[in-house]
Amino acid sequence: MNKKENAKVINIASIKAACKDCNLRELCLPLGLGEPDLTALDKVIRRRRTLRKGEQLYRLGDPLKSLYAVRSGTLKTTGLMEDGRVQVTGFHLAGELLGIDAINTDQHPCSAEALETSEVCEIPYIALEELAHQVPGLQHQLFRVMSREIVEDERLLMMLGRMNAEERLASCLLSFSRRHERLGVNGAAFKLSMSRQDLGDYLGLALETVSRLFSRFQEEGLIEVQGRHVHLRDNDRLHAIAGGNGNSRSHAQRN
Amino acid sequence: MNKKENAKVINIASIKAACKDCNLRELCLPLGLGEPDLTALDKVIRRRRTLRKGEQLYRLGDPLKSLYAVRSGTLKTTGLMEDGRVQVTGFHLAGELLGIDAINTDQHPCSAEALETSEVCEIPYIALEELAHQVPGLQHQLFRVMSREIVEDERLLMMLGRMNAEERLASCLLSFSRRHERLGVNGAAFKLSMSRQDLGDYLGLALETVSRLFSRFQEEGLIEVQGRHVHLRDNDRLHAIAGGNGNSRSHAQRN
DNA sequence: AACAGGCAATGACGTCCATCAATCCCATCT
DNA sequence: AGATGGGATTGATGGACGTCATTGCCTGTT
Repeated sequence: MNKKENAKVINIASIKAACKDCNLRELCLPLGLGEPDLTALDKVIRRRRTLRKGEQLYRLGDPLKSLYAVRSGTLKTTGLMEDGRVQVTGFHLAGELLGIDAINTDQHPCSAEALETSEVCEIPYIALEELAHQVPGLQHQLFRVMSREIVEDERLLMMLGRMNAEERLASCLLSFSRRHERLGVNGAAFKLSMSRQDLGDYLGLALETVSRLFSRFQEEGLIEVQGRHVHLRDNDRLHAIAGGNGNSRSHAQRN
Repeated sequence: MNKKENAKVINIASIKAACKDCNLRELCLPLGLGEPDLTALDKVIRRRRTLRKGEQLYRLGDPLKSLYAVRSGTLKTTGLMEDGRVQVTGFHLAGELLGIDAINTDQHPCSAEALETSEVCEIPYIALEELAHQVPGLQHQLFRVMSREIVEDERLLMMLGRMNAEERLASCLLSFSRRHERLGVNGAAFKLSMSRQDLGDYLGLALETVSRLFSRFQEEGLIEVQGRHVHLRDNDRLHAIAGGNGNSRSHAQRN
């Protein structure tokens, strides 16, 4: 398709779209809000911003100005060690909120980068907090979203601390599948927007290990892989592996 | 000192103590609140609860009723895999808030257990949310505290995903040190309230590895250990190790 | 077409840490 | 004091995964 025209169409659409006619309404901050509150929220949301692949939304150390809701595309957030080691702390799909970890110190403790062309809604934080004060439903939803972020991080903690490589990848693939379904897309077949390196940095593995695992999963009939295209073939077995009932020896020896 | 009398004194003190004369005022939810708001918060906080070592504050799957502020002692929160593997998601000292990960689904996704005799303030969640709506300062502080929890989890993610064993322990010890200082206690020497197993479950290591590391750190003059008593002897080198500049070969090979 | 360059797949090898197992220490109770 | 039991230490061994290196694939550019 023609790129220039396509870009123009997206722009026009994005300028007009407001929370109240956004298809992500039920997955994002507006959840549970009524008509008048939605209008108020729309007034607070400053603008849509489009990021190209590789572009950064904010950088580690940047002062907190806004939170961002992902409207389309995917972003990753990455923490950095002094010596350059990277930990991806999350992949963020449409409907998810970015930047809440900056509220604590008014500084972003990690960077956010688009993995593909992505759109985000910018929500100035001061205004959001102010509005949350006036709209209890919004306050409630904000608490929930922040809590969800914590739960998500805890799931990842479990993966990194207590799962082996194959359990981590199985778990990760199933998570992607679930989230795609939540967005109304087919959860069994999807395209990964991140590189093997990114996946490794997320799962605490070397990219080679991730690559080998993809191959092995394919050999074992769990999935089909073709570069970044993944097709889940045996959800039951994937679940068994992710839950710790893979064919490898059990780790549980606590009486 | 006489244990019985001491216990009695603490009890009497704790019954009377309210947020407005709590010495943790500046570390906990009341931060930034004025006199009248503090009184309102005190009305919401239902009661003090004392937990003995090993007692559980809530269990995985319990419905969310209250959040808890640690007043004294230490608790751990643990996630559980189906096959019994444990991940400690945090150690919680005085002034820290527990249970916010339950807001998302109104169910606790992990269990909380006292590592020593501990006191917590119970804060019914519904009432807290209601009050936060009326008191902007409280709402603000709640957002901050939740955000801090996320940052804390992200730090741990970095540890589990990208640090080796010695870096994890050094980092962990320094974190304890910092938090003790925040409480006005000497940060260089403290008593661990958790077992080696707990530390291992937190750091994603086997308890034997933790034990060996303690011994090695001692040999190298970084710390002194005597069971659960730890004395930090060389903060600079500990920092160097925790930051990834230990004597082990550098991990950074990203150009 | 041919080329370049980034990403992915695969192999060989080494190492860090888990596992298994045997003491050892220490606090508590009788 | 002696007994008891949970925690901690220490050693030996093996395996999972990181590291290094090569080759292959795919996309976009000239």
